[in-house]
Amino acid sequence: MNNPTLKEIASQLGISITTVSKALKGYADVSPLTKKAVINLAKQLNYTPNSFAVNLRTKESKTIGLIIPTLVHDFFSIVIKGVLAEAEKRDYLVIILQSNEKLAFEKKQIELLLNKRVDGILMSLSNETDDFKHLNTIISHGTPLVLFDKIAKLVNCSKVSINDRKAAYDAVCYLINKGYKKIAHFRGSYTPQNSIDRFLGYKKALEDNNIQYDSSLVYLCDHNADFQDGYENAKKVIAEHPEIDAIFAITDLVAFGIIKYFNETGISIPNQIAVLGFSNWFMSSIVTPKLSTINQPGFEIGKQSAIILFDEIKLKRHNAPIVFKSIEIETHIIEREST
Amino acid sequence: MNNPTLKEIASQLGISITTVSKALKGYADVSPLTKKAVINLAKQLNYTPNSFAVNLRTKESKTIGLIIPTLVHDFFSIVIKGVLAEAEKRDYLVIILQSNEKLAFEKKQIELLLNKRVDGILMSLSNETDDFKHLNTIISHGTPLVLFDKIAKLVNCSKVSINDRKAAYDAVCYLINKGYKKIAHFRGSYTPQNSIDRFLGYKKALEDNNIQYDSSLVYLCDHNADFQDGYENAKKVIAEHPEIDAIFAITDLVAFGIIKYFNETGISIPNQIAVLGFSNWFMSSIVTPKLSTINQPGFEIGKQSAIILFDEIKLKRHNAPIVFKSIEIETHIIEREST
DNA sequence: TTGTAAGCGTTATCAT
DNA sequence: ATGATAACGCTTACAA
Repeated sequence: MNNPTLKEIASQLGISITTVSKALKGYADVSPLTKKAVINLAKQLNYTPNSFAVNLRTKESKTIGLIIPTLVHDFFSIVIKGVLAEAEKRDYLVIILQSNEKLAFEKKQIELLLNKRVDGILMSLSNETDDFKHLNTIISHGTPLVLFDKIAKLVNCSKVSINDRKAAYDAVCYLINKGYKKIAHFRGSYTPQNSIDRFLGYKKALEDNNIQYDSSLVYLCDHNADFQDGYENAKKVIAEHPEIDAIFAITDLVAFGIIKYFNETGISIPNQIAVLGFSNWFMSSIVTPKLSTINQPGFEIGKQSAIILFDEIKLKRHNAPIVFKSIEIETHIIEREST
Repeated sequence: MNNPTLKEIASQLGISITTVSKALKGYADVSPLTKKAVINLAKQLNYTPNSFAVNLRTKESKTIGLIIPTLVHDFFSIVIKGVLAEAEKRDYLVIILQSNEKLAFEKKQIELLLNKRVDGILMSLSNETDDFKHLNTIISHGTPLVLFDKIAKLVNCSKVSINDRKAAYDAVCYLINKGYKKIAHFRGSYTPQNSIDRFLGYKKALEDNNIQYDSSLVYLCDHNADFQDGYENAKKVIAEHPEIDAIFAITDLVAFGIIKYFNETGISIPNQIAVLGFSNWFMSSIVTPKLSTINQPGFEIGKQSAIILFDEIKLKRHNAPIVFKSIEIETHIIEREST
């Protein structure tokens, strides 16, 4: 119920608090005898250091913050897993917050974490985020920050992501090589860098293969690229451009919407129209037809981000200079039945 | 970079720390003039109270811990959303930890949270958990604990769950009413209460409808009830009991495995064999055929659990007696194409 | 080898 | 209305 303190151990043993503290922390200048006594009593009383006091003294919380756009999401939940795995190794705890894809929330969450004085922050930006003052607040506050997945290239901190542009480029080249010629793109909203990059990759691939880029074949997913976006845009594209033979979707979830609509309306995948997703959600191998997609190694992204963050936290503690890193995790195409 | 303190404000204003503290906390015994001066300077310096010091003084962390078996999981990620929503309202932060369905991890995570002196703990037990000493540690430590979803009926604390037994009973009755007679059950492992309860509901429904319970129609999902479990058991049941006309699966994920196998082998759902899931995962309405299932309101479960926990934290702070609650959230059958 | 004392930044009690 | 002082529990120079 009430936690024992160094003071209690000290008084029970008739020695000073200092000696108890030293004994428990394995300092050399404690006689083996007292050391043993202290450790025994501590164990017996079930002593654990009061983290509040330790935090206050050391100015470290052994806690990091993680802000993600949304939790109920295959990719992000796997990222979290990767982060937790690294945190665990270092006895760090992770406070998880959602931005719900809203800039306003994102700002608020940052404030909460900064007030809590977490040792570092890991975050993936919301789709709305188009200015970065709040991120600079973190930086000027001296709190290490690592951006992952949905990053802002202009912000001066470490970043972990995939090369969305290249991944999309390769994906569309792959479609072209398979013989598809009239390829639509269901793109994400205009602010997130990865949405922009995937679009640019798509466009470049067409151009490099001498296919005229046609902006009317690009459909916007403005519901945060969800299932509904895919479904609605599939309906639209069929009405407006029945001649297309493939769709490259910004993410698997959108692709699932497309598949649903095509299955309902009897459009055959991939014979009539091929569908290519992005991210390799768990469900991609289960839907009918199984979705071809690009893997986006969430665990690795979470893991690497955390490793970099913990490195920077350590460097900062030692007042060592920090060199920001920008890491790109490799991706590849997973060919299934939909292309 | 370096955070301003009460001391700094006090010295800049030439008044005492006490007065600054009082002014900032809106105490009545501060003159309006000094109050205004303090607040202005605080704002200007961007003062935020040092949470470490506050924690130490108040013995509260304004943080709760959440331990779940696994993060990459439709149901649990929605639960988290519900918890975060309530925490946010109260300016509480949430530390999330996974047990990975392992008792050993569960114990470790509890220790971490207790050492961190969180104000309360929310948890869903791992499938392995079959003794509850570690839970009693939390309780005897005086930290409020609320169990949700995978609960232990014997542990003396508040609980939030669905009535798994009734839900399963209703589900199987529904199948029987639709004319299915030879109903197999793919059950979860033997320890989790909800796995036991769903099985008991299944059995009771058969008996109440004068259908002989046949233990050979019950298949164990021992991979934590995942996709593979469904797939493998589907294969097995077809080999051993081709005469069945329906399967009641412990969870949608298992049902997806069944559907996959049946789709691959040309077994028609629901004509040849019906499939009923549990939990209403997002994907259930997307797979082909769309899966009939039971909704399991994760958001509500998370929300209610958090509300109860925060209530208990408050009561404890006021040294008021705590009466444990056991709440059951309503469920219902969602009929789609697979039954 | 052991202990004293100051300090981390806040809050609460009690004087003034 | 304001402030001095102690206390929360720990760490760490610095003495002894």
